[in-house]
Amino acid sequence: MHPTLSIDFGRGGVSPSPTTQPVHRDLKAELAALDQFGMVMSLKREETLFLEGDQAKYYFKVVSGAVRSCRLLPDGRRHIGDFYLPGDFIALGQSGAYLFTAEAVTEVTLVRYVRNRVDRLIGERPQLGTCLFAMLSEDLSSAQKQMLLLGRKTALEKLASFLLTMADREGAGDHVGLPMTRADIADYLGLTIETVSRTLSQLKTARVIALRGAADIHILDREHLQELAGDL
Amino acid sequence: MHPTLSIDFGRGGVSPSPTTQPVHRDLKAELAALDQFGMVMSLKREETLFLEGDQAKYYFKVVSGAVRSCRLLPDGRRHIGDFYLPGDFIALGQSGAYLFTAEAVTEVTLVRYVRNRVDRLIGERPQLGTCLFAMLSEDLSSAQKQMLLLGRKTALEKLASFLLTMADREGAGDHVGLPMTRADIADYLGLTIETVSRTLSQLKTARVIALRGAADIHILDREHLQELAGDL
DNA sequence: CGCCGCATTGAAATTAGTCAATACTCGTGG
DNA sequence: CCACGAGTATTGACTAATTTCAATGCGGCG
Repeated sequence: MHPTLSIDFGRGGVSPSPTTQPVHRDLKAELAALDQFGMVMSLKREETLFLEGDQAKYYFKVVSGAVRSCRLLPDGRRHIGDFYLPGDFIALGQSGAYLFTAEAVTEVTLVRYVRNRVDRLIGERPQLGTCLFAMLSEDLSSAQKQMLLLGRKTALEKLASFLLTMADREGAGDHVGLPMTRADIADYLGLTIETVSRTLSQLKTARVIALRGAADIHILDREHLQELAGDL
Repeated sequence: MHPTLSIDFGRGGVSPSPTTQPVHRDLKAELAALDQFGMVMSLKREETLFLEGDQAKYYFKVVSGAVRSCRLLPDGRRHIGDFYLPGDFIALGQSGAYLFTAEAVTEVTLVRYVRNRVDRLIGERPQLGTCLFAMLSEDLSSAQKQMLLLGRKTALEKLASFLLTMADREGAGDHVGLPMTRADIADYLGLTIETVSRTLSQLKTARVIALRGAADIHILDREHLQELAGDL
């Protein structure tokens, strides 16, 4: 049942993204200790990993593909809390019931860890606890950045920030290969599909980005994009 | 220097608020262990507790009064991440530099803990680490709720949610004594002062709430308010 | 009693949303 | 290999919610 292969951490081990999650580099060894409990699994596009309210038995780590977390309002309005890319952990710190639904954005491979076992392991290796604590802090930090974005930024600023963040997380320089649809982006940024589309067109017209197909974006003028994003 | 008085936890020991922070009840004993490091301090209205980017040497706990956390965009737009009321901890999980500025909303009394010492104590008492981890999880959970609010709720839904949350946190039944100004509320909910004011007037006209002075609100029809808030 | 700051209310402007039509893309099958 | 079709994305015209700008009102404190 346990995978014999060693799962690599830190977004594939290639091109570090120092600004976003330094934790992954520094505490790689601690996280590796988790591997003994990891079980590899995969999901097809749009499949559900878990539902809000489910008993939170597992943590997950994304190996390849992308996952989204979402919450719904009674009338169907949806909000996406985050996208999880290779190297990211899902559902850290959720004891009891999961706080959101997690779904596969693309075909995705994950490692699944039994929460109980991880918690027990922390007892033996306090460093691991520190590491998870640090990752949870990162999550909180990015949630705070996202609140600023949602509460106070314009559509243009939201898209500019989003593209820069995605480029950074993918670690592929000025190329952004968006795994998610416009609807996903809209629900992540608190906009509509149409506004996302219009705003991207606007950035294209201004020659700040180039679109080679809806999911294949190149940042042409990063400086300008950063200016538009608004936050230092 | 150390206070000999025992600082009480859990929002003054009176009227628990079971929905918001169950942690405070369950792990009171663990938190009490922190007291030996606590130093009492106080701030006057509008004074700064710490600035975004400052070296994060301390954690804080609010004893009385209220604190807000905020972030600014270069052009001055402000977002308030959270309000901290008696019993709440500030800056948990912020290692290195503080991620936001913290300011006194009212005259406020706090207990200040040196981070290093707390971290060392966690080494001896792993339960305390678990407790802080749980509190951090709570923070993340409420941040996620707030993102849904900011991204997908209307002004009316935002205010309804806000009033219910504040009533719950204050634990004073259907009375809400708002310590902050309309500007603070606006920056917390991603609205303008005017929209906050108009929306409260609207709730007053609909006899869902009563305003006895701008800061003194009574919930007259809680059920209706919950309906307006939108989330279960 | 009279400020001064904060809150409320009104009218106009603006951003983003809604509704609707058209265009693209990619995967499938002729 | 090309044509088709379904789902997705783009674009346009119009509408609605919230912001902005501008007065006016209220209340606590000196």
